[in-house]
Amino acid sequence: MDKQFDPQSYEADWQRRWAQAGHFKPSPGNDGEGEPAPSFCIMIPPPNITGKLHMGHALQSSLQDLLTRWRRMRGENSLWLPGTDHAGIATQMMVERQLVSEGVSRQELGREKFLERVWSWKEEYQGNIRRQLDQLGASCDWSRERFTLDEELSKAVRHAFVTLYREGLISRDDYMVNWSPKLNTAVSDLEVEMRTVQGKLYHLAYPIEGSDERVVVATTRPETMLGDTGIALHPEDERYRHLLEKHAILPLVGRKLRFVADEVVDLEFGTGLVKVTPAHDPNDFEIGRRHDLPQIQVISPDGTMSEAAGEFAGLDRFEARKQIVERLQAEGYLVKVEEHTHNVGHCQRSEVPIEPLVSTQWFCDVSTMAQRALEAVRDGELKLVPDLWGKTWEHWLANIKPWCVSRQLWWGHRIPAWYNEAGEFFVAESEEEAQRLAGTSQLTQDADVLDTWFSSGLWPFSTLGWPRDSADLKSFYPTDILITGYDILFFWVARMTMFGLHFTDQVPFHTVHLTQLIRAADGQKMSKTKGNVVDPAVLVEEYGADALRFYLTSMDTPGRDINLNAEQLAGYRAFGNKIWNATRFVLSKVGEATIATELDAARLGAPERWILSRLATTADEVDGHFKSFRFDEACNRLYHFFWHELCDWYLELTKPVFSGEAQRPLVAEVVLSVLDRSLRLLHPVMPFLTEELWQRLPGHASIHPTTIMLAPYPTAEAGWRDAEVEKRMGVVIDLISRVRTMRADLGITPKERPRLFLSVEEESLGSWVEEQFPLIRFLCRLGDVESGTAPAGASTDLVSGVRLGLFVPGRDLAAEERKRLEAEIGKIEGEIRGIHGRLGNTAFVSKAPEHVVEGNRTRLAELEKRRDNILTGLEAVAR
RNA sequence: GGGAGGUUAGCUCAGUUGGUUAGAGCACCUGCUUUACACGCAGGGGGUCGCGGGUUCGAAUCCCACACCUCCCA
Repeated sequence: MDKQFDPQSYEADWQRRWAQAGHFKPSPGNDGEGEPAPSFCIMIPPPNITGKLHMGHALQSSLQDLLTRWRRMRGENSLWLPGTDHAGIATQMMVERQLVSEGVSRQELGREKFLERVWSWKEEYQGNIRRQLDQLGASCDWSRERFTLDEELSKAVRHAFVTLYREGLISRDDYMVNWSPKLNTAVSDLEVEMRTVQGKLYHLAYPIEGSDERVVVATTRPETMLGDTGIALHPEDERYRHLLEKHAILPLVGRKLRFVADEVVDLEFGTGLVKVTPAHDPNDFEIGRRHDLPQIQVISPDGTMSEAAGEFAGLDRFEARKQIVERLQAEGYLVKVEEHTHNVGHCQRSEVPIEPLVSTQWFCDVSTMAQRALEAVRDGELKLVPDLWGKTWEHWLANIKPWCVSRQLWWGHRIPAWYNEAGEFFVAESEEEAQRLAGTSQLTQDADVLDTWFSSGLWPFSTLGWPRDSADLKSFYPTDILITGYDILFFWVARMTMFGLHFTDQVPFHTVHLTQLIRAADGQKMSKTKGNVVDPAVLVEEYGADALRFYLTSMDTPGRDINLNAEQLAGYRAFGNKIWNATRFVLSKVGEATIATELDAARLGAPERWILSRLATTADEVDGHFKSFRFDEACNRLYHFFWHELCDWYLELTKPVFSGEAQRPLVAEVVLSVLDRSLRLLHPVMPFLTEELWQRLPGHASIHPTTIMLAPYPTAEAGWRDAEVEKRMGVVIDLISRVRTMRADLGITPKERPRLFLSVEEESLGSWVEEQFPLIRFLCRLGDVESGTAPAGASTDLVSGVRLGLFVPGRDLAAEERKRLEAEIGKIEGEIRGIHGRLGNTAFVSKAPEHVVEGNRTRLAELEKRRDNILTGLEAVAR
């Protein structure tokens, strides 16, 4: 074995071999004996087909793989189903951009040709996601890979749409939608991003018909005034009540405007009067509906002024604003202009300001489903982890509005509605069915497609064959756990939950683990425009997939975004190297020994019993952390166990045995067995390295014939936990540490071999410590360890009830250490005063729990003893 | 305007129901060719737990107010 590990030399190789051996596929469910294994299923949050995995995906994939591998090793029939999303707007934009560079528009190309282009684009990029997941070691079952536009999934989409339509939950309506003039499509509320904009508030004067009076209204969008059809006031506003009888005259246009009283008007804002443009503002739309005001659309879907804008027709909406303001000013209607900071909805994808427009769209009434989704979380049927997301969930679902599901795009699931020549429509799962319903074959399908999230909402069951009653659906649905970023809680998680409950009557998963965002090192959000995006593939090349996985997993703490930190990442690569070298050491020492499938702790020496006890404890704790989604804690535990318990202590404790300086039974078997189980414990986090090393352990085939992937996940073995041996080894460890500190403080070089004198008050412990003398001698690099009191000149201390004296002939160590010991006494006395204070306080003694008071007493006794011991030593020096 | 989260060592972060001396990794300092590993070993220094109140025998932890940062919703 090489002195340093090289992840690149084996990672890709293992991924290929595992896949070829079919280890990623769930088994049919049982091995012919007994009950079929319970099944476990995770659906991948499908990435955009033409996209690349980002750091967030790397984190989520690491966790999904961790859980899948863990459950698989526990013997469960585990499926992690991979796939991709057609991502309507994003993909269409990409292809359109490419067309632009060729000087063609999508309209020029035509729908059919354009879609061919998108499909070939898809074919080209198709493999990216898989390659990246492979690189990370993802154990997805690629034989079940799905794409949202697959025929089977498209059928599911049509079925869902038609079902909802027939239930009266989907309808075609004229309604105000968020329109993106850049993309030329409606977008949902969620796709609108509010941005704070430094704008202006224009105060406009509207004359009152048949009087000299003028009223002043304020607007941030003067260009919409051309479409005003009313003026609203608050019903209780005494200032304007008299106007309700009258009409205002719209400047520049001359239209008569009705005054209406409506409660939504804010008495405090501006003049308390609001111009009403029902065709261009969501609030005005509602006011207009309530008071039956006409809608006049003065801005076209492409963002230019419409014919209704008269002389301004054809101008861009922002140019029109300029000219209209100029005209208003020239004609004396502009009262004042104020600087005004306000929030403007922007199209998330194209970043242009949203234009609220009234248009004919398909809407889905989700109110009932939302209520069910809300209750599912309330009564724990669906668990959000961390649970702080419950409130956000509640708030959003309680205030949900109809979902606009149609998009004026070409790439996506075409809406399954067909129109006859009279313009009547027929919703059906196929054109044939529509023809039957319509009684004619002269039908045209709706030109629009569905919102991408409509198909994503069906993902947990459409991928398993729904609406067919498939075997996979029976085995794996509802799925177990969903792992995704909190940023798509509403876009996706809520919609899957709503659809899952509606169509399958079950939550699509019982737990959702929401991961935090991964940011750049300086805490900035990663974005292409900032150019600070880190590609996981680059990190894999530099640090190895296992180190990246371990790092990301250990950073998955609740409620905090992750700032990418390369130094920590390097630390986990070092951990990989540590594991590699520990294995190298073990393999070089164990001779003919093999992994023991069973070990009787009673027959073993203290260090062996100790490490087995620590291993059992670790297995137990890791299990607990995995179950509670504290993957960070699991990682910390594994890291600490392997490095600081196994390597720093146990492996060192085997050295005197391997070099013949000490004798204990079965050390080689134990060290191999501990390493075997450690690698298995680590496997879900570091699959490649653990497999690579485990394969080299003699006797591994007795655990599993082919792969660590399918070897049982270690659990705390009965009889290995041993509190007494942990306590006693703890004394030895404290002792060794203390002696090492003394050596360092006194500047005793590693070559020097001082003598150590130990005396233990407690008799049973005394003989036990005595048995460990060879170990103490070895690990402290001592000349000799003896029972008894050290000669004068020794540096002394008291550790865990053991009096120790370090002695070098000819040196007065006690004197040399005087200063440090005096400082030590100062510290000890400070603490003693603190405890005295507590114990002297009757309130503390009477109110604090017994074990806390007792703890203080024990601690006090220890400290006083230690202090007295040091004082005695100092006095000896003084004499 | 409403809501959520954050603020702990130089950096990145843990800290479970309030309880002895607040932890880890990295960085830093000292020593080390101790034959698995310098991606290492041994030892060490370093924190008024954002600020101010309160509850309590006892607060990083619970309550109130404030400050700053991030995000979500309107």
